[in-house]
Amino acid sequence: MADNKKMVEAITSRDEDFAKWYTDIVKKAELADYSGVKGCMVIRPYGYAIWENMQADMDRRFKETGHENVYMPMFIPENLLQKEKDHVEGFAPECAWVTVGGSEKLTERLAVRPTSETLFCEHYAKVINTYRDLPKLYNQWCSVVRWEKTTRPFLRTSEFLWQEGHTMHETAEEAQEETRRMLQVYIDFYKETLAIPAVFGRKTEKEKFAGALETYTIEPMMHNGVALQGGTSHYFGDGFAKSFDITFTGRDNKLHYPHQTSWGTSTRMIGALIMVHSDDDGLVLPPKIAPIQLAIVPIATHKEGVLEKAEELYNSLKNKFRVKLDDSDQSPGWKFAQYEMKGVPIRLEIGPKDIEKNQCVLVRRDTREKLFVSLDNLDKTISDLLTQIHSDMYDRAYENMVEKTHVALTYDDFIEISKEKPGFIKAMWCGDSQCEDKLKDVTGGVKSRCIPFEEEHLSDTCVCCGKPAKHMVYWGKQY
RNA sequence: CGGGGUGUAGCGCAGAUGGUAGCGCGCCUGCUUUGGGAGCAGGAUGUCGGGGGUUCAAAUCCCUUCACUCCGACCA
Repeated sequence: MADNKKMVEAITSRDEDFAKWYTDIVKKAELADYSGVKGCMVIRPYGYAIWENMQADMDRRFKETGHENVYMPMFIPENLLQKEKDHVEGFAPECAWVTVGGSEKLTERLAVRPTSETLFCEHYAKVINTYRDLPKLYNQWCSVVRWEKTTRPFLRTSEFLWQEGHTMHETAEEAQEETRRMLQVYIDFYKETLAIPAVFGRKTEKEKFAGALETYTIEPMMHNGVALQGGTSHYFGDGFAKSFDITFTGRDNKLHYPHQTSWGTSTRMIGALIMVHSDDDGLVLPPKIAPIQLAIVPIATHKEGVLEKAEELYNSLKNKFRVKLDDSDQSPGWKFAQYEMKGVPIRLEIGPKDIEKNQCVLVRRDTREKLFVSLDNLDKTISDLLTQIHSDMYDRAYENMVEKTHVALTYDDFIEISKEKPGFIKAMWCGDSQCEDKLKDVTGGVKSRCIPFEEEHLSDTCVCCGKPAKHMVYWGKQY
């Protein structure tokens, strides 16, 4: 193995200090930087390119399921935000308010949107009149602001980029179906694009979104066993519709309230990418969203023919993959380290010895495996390798999740596992939020993650109170 | 919001009992190098976070303020 001393110095070891390791990756891979605005970050070109790739992939999935993009204002008048009681209680504490415009004090203060349910509702009240106007399937890409007390790059910042889908349906069934459909879109996206496995299911009453009847969630596990709420999909029933007086004339010629959903994911997913896949040498990116999928490093560029060959390879591959040819005068070793730090899935080395043999060297970022391959059919070789890398990354993350998922049958089990084994705990639950509170208190933060769609029957009684169990729940600490 | 930590060159840091700012990396120039963060020679870069005070003299002492960060609590 190579001498990695410098890199070990540069990045804190993951096992030594996970939090510091995380911020080191963010900085060294040039994903983001701190800004002069409290709690806000600068997303740098490399980080933003990852987000753009995520956006493109998700946006395609949204369009395929019939959704349209719109844009709503970033300001919400106070009276609008207050129309739905639970909603305002949930969000008012972390709102940023605009009270002055230019030099004039506003007569009504404006919240900078923490989420846009209320704005969508105001608009829907105007444009929905008949069942023929339904469903309305809107999505918005924007940023939102939540005045957080503690912030961390990508995981929790005062302003963050996200998408929020807001839909209206004729019937409760349709809306519930939409809620589940969009959760599935997220699950597929995590698996097929980010190579991240997750548990998913329904949130308990206590963990639901403010104003929702049901909240569904996808909960990937980070490498250290801590969960990250990776995306949520909410079913609102007709609660907001009633508060905002959204009605339509139905097929029965009577007035009805439409049924509503919303669903969202954010730049937090970039945090998940880091914490699920990356290692002590830097970022490891799944090929589908890597801004650079293949970095070509020519060796001994002063030797005749090397640079020409590298350019030839670049030109033959650039239309099939996101390729970077690095012909800068940095040393090869520097370039190797650089692209590893940035998580580029494959490095291609081409030097005089290779050219003689009509071959090149491919090095996998995820396993560091070195492959000597023929230049014939190189695009096929690379394409297959990228597919393999994705699938291996998923498998490793899946194994980590399985390894760090434990079953607790008794209260003592639960406490012991939560103290000694990081990860998810599967345990039965009576349905009472008091048990959730108690478990969280005694374990120092283990909360219910979700009730999976496919529950296992582990035992008959609640792991906390011993009363008859209603559900199997995944539990764990979260970011 | 509670408890800790840190602000000095682009980054990481050193600067005792006050004396007018330095190291490593990076950056620029040139030559030599090139299969795991290259070598030599030369060069540029600072309102010492801000404000106030003590002093002949403050990066250093005092007061005050701001920011960032880590660990909790709260939330996506």
